[in-house]
Amino acid sequence: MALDYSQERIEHPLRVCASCAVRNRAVCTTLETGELAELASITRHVVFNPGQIIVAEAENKEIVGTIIRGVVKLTKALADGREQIVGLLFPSDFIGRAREGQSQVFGEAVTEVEVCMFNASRFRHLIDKYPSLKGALYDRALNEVDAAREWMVLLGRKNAEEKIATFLLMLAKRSQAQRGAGDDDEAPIAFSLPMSRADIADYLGLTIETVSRQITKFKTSGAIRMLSGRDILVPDLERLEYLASGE
Amino acid sequence: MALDYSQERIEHPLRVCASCAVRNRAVCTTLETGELAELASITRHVVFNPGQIIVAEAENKEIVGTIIRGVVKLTKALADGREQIVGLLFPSDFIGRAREGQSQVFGEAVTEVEVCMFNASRFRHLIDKYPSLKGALYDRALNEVDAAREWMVLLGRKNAEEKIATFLLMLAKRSQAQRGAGDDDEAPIAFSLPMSRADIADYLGLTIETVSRQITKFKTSGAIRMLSGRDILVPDLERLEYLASGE
DNA sequence: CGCGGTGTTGAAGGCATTCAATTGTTGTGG
DNA sequence: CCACAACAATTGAATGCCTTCAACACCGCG
Repeated sequence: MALDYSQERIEHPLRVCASCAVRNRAVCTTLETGELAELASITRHVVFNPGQIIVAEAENKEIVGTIIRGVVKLTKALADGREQIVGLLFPSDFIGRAREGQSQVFGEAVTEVEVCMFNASRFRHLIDKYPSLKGALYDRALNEVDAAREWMVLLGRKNAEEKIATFLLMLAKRSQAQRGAGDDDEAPIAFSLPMSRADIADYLGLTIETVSRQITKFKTSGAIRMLSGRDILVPDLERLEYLASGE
Repeated sequence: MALDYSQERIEHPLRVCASCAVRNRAVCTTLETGELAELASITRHVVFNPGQIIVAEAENKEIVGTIIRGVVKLTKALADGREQIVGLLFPSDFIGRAREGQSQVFGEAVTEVEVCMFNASRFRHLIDKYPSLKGALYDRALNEVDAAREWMVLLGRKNAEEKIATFLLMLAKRSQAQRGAGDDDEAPIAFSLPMSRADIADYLGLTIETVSRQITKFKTSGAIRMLSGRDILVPDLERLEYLASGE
């Protein structure tokens, strides 16, 4: 939970954009070549280890950038320690607050995470300079609102079985979307859980034990197959969709 | 639940801005006089009755505007009818999607609601024309993200007592914020519930009965006093804050 | 006065939690 | 390479909170 940057590794950003894995999905997609160079000049790549705090606005640890690799969890906590994950960030997602203001959300690396980090104040200048950039950020904010509201339905109205099914479905679809053109669309979907049972519980508003029990239930019912503790195989996506909302 | 506009009442918008109750709080606050006139020219005021659907993007009932008066609930539903309120809109709040795109959220008038409605496509032109307008909308979107995440903590991690206390606290603070300069700051806070028990339940991820029971508990414990079924008096705000998160 | 809608209250049951113990996994040093 | 510690995950049993089902009270209104 240390807030220092001791573990960061800095790399050269300038020539990286061309070969960037998320170049055509991140906010910088909207920028022209010249504009991109301008952004690249205020950029540096940083790698965080699992468990490291990336964003903690209340503690002045303010970061603005794009996730290149890994998974970040956004959490909010109550005074007595109860925690709720309010969002997950994946590669190409924007992290940080583009406009100033506190929000009491913590961002913590779940896996090893690589961030293409922008200088915050200069980035805010660029937002005002390039309307398309502001538009891209605005679109992302609207998508975040949608995602948050979708999750509110899950938290408020779904039972444990539906919650787990919805969570697995989300990961399965994400994995499916990343398939190449040559891959077999009919093949069972495989992916690995990016997080621990504790994190899943905090994401779904459940306890660790309930998460474990429900996963076991899916395993024995054949809805999923587990290759290891973290690697999951979904033989029938529709069956999972069926379980995810109401059956 | 009818989707027609039969009940709307149209008024003159052009001269209304100057005396508008939310003029200095709505998105249009950022606009200069000339720009405001341009916005006013694509504006008309519409009044909705309780229960009327205001926004249903999936059914092409797309509205963009500012709430002038009343309360709107934003809901999402599961296939089997379970419902979750994912947001409440109050006067000065922006309603609708400034940028195109579906989102399967319904907006329904809870009380009688007056909306300062903009022509959607023309409004989108104005957004591109005036960066400050886009910025104001962006800020609002970020605030919505914050509010949604705050509510995710409530839905996922708070128990019934804390949920009700948090809800009442929100209304109490809203009421307190609207006090004039001459009002007594020490006086107990009074407000009336804008919605039914069923709506409160859908907002908090509870059932009607649990809502009723918890309110009764607060009533008998003295945390609140009820003047009628809808009118509430909070003698001690701190006590409510105490109940709202963890006691 | 009766009716429909809304809200309250009671009793019983179920689902998720809590508490507790065991098993499995991972990484590290002997 | 194995033993061991530390952590993560599973499984069991009991409790409790919220829900469900049901009946009744309240209230505005024709």
